[in-house]
Amino acid sequence: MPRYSAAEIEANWQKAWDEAGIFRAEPDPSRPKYYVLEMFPYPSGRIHMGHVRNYTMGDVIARHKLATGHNVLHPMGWDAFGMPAENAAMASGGHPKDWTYQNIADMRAQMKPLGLSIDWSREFATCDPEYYGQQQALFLDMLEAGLVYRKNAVVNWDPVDMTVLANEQVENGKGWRSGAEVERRELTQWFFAISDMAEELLEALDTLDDWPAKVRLMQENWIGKSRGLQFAFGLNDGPENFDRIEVYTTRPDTLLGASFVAVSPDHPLAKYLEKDNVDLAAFSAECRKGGTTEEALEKAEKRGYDTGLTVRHPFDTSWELPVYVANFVLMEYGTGAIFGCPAHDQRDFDFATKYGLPIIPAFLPAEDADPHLTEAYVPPKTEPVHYVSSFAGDTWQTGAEAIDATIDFCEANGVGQGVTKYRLRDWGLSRQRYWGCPIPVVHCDACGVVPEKKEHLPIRLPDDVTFDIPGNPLDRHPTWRHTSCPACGADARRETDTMDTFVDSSWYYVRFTAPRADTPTELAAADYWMNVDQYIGGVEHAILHLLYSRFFARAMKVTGHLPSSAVEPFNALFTQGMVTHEIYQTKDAKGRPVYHLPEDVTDGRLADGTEVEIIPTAKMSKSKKNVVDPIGIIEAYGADTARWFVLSDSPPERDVEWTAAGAEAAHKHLARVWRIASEIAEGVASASPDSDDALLREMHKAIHDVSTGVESFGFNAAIARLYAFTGVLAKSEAGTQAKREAARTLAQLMSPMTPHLAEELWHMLGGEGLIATAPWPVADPAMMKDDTVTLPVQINGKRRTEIQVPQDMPKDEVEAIALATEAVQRALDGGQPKKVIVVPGRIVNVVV
RNA sequence: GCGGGCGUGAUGGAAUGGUAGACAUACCAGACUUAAAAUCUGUUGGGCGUAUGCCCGUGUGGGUUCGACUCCCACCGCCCGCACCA
Repeated sequence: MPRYSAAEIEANWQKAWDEAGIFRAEPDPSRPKYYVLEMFPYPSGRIHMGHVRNYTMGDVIARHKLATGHNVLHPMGWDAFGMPAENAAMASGGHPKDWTYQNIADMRAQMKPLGLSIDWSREFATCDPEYYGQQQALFLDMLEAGLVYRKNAVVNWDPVDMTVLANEQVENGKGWRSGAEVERRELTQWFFAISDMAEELLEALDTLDDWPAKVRLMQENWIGKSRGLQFAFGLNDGPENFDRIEVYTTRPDTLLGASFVAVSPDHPLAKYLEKDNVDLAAFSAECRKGGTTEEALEKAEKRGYDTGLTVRHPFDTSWELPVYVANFVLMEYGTGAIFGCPAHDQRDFDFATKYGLPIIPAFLPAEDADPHLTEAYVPPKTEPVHYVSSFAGDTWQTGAEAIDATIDFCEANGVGQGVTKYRLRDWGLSRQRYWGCPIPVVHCDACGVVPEKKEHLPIRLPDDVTFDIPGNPLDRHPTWRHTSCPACGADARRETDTMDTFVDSSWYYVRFTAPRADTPTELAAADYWMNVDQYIGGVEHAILHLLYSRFFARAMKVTGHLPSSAVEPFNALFTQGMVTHEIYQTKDAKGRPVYHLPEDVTDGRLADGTEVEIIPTAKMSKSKKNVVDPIGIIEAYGADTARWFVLSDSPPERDVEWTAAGAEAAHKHLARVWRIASEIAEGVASASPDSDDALLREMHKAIHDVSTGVESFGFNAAIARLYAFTGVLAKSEAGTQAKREAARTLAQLMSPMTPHLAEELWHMLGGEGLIATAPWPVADPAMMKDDTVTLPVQINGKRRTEIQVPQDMPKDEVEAIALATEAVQRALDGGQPKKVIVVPGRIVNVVV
C-alpha cells in the first residue's frame, strides 16, 4: 500500500478546485450569502504561522458554509502601502513599488499551497492605482459631505519616521511603528470627523453581540464618554480679553471644596502670560518637553506655577482662588483648565499640600467626621455620603445623585451647563510620506485648497523618486507637485501629503464586493454581500482598524457608497490568539543571551552538545529566533498537517504553542486516517452491510459535535471528537459497506480542516464529485443515543455506583433500580432515603 | 489608579449546575522485528488497601444547592487593555 503523500495529493486537488472554479463568488439569490474575511496581510515578503492560523480558521468557516449550501465570499488582498517599503528602499536603494509587488508575488506563492478556498479573482493590493484612485474619489465625496476637513492643530510628530501620527498610533508617548519619542508640532493637517460620530459609535457597540466583549469594552473606553459640568470662574484683573476661565468637571458636587484653578501650559491664558514672563515661559517649556512615557508620568512631580492671578468662586464672588499653570493639565481634554479639589482627589491633595493650599471637604463619611483629612476622601459614586452643604435639600446623597442635583442647580442659576464629552479625537490622516495614497487636493494662491476633479483621478504616485535623504520624496520631486488649479486654471501646487495607511484598510472589505468597479463601490454588489458575516484577526486591531472601519461604514452610507441598510461593517468578529514557541537560549562569554533556532536544537542540546536553557514560550519573533517557518512545515508534512495542528489543542482565541512533537503527531494522525481509509477502500464490499451500532452512534455524535464546533469556533473540541471517531472506526468490526459510509462521513467532517486529504479519501471511497461541494452531513439525534444508558448513582452528592437502564425508562423505575443497588442499600442501612433526585439520562442522587 | 480576563494531571487542554481530567502530548509496559524505525495494544491525578473498596483532589477560605471546575462573597497569584481624562 502506498504511503500518505501530502505533496502529491495537495497539488492535485488544488488544481481540481481551480479548474472547477468552486470558490468563485457571484451573487446568487437562490442561496443565502456568507461573507467570511480574515484581516488582509501586509506584504512583508514571508508568511508566518500567525497567518496560517488566521487563514485556516477563516477557511474552515468558509468551507463549512459552502458545504451547508451558502454562497460564500472569501477574498484575499494586500494592505500594501506603508513605511517598511520605504525603509527597505532607503536601506537597499530599490523602489518601494518593486519591493512591495515582489513581496506580494512571493507571499501569494507561499499562501497558495495552503489550499485556502479563496476567490483569487477578486484579489487587489491597496497600492494598485485602481484601488487608491477609488479611495481618492471616496475622499472627495467625504470632503463634500463635511466628513473630512483641514485644520491647524498640535499633532504628534514622529521624528524617526518624519511624519505625523494619529492619537491612536501613539503608545506611551512613542510612535507605534518607530518607537521614537513623539514630539508636538503645530501643523495644518487633514482630519476625519470621527468624533462627530462618537455617540453613535458608542451606542452601536451594544448591537455587536457577536464581537468579543473585550473589544467592545476597549472601544467604549477609547471613545471615553463622560458627563459633567462646564462653567467659568470669573478672572480678577486678567489681561485683556481674558475675563474668565472655563473649566470642565465630572465631579461638580465637589465645587464647594475647590481650592485652586490650574490651566495647561498650552492654554491660551498661559501662552499669553508667557510672553511677558520669562520664568513662566521656562516653566512651560519644561512641561512641554517632559516625556509622556508611563514611567515619566508616574515619577513626574505634580508641579505648578503660581500666576499671581485669582478667580472668583461662582457661588461666592468674595471667595478667591489662585490660578496656577500646572504640568498635569492637558490642553487636549475638556477645556484645558480644571479646578482643584484636594479633599476628594489625591492628585489635587498632593498639589495642595505642596503649595500650602486649603483642603476643604465638600462631603464626609459622617456628619461628625473629622474634616481635617490626611489624604483625599474618594468614595464610590454609589455610596451615600454626608454633604457639608447640599445643592438639593438632602445632605445625605450618593455622589451620582449629588452630581445630577448640582448640574440642575447650576443650570437653573446660570452658572454653567451639563455637557457630555468624549475622549475620542478626530482622526488626523495626513502623512508626510511617499508610499501612500496621495491626498487629491490642490493648493491655489487664488482659490485656496481646491479638490481635484474626479476625472483626473487617480492622482498617481510618481515612479522617479529617491530615498537618499530623509523626508518626503514627493515634496522635493522636481515636477510632480506642479499642476494647475482645478477651479481657476492658474499654476498651483499639489498636496504632497499622503493618507494614513489605516484609511486603506478602512473600506477594503467593501471593495472586495466589486473589486473592479470604476466607482469606489457598486451599490448592488455591496447590498448583496455586505455586511461581513464573520471577520477574523488579531486583537491588536481592537481599536485602530476596527474603530476606523466602523466610522468608514457610516461615512460611506452618508456619501451613498453603501446602502442605507448597512450599519456595521462586521457582524461577527473573532480575535484569534498567537502562535508561540519555546525560546532556546545560551549565554556568551559576557553572560549575554544568545538565541538558537528550533531546528538547531535536539533534545535540549545544540549539535556540539551544549545544553540550552529553555525559556517557556513567547510570540514567534525573529530576534528571539523562535520562529517556525510554515513553508518548511508544508514541505516536510504538507499543508493539511499544518492546518490540522494550528487548529487542535488550544482554543482558537488563546495562544497555541507550536511544538515539533505536536506537528509530528498531527501528521501521524492524518497518515493513520489515510491508512484506515485505504484499507476500507480496498476491502471487498460485502453483500450484507453489517451495521455497527457503536460506529453509527459515534458517527452521529461526531457529525453533531464537529458541526457545532465549527460553527462556534470550537475547533479544538471538534478535532478531539474526530480523533475519537477515528479510533472507533479503526476498531469497528462492521461490514465494509458500513465502514465505507462512516469513512466517507469522517472525510466530510475533516474536509474544512484538511481539505486535500478529505478530497483524496472521498475519491478513494467512491464519493461523487468534489467533497468541497458535497452537502454537509446531518446528525440524527435518535442515532446519537444508545438504547441503554449508564447512570451514575450518587449518595449525598458523591458518586458511589452506576446502573444500566433503558434510555427512556420512567423516573420511578430508575429510582427503584438505583435504590436496590448494594451501595445504596448499605448507605440506607435499613432506613428510608430523605430524598431521591433522578435527572433522566444524567444522574441519580440519593440523599440519606 | 481604572477596566477586563484567567488559575483543572508532567504538558496543551475537555466538561448546557449532573460520572472532573474527553482528545492529544509526554512517560511507562507489552506485541510485531535479528534490531531499530514505523505500526498496534495497554497503563498513568494523589494516597491507603491483597481485594470488594475507601479517603483526598479543579489557586485559598467561606457561602448557595440534593449536587459546584461551573453560581455568589472575600483573598492570593498571573495575564491583558487604558491611564496626569479633571
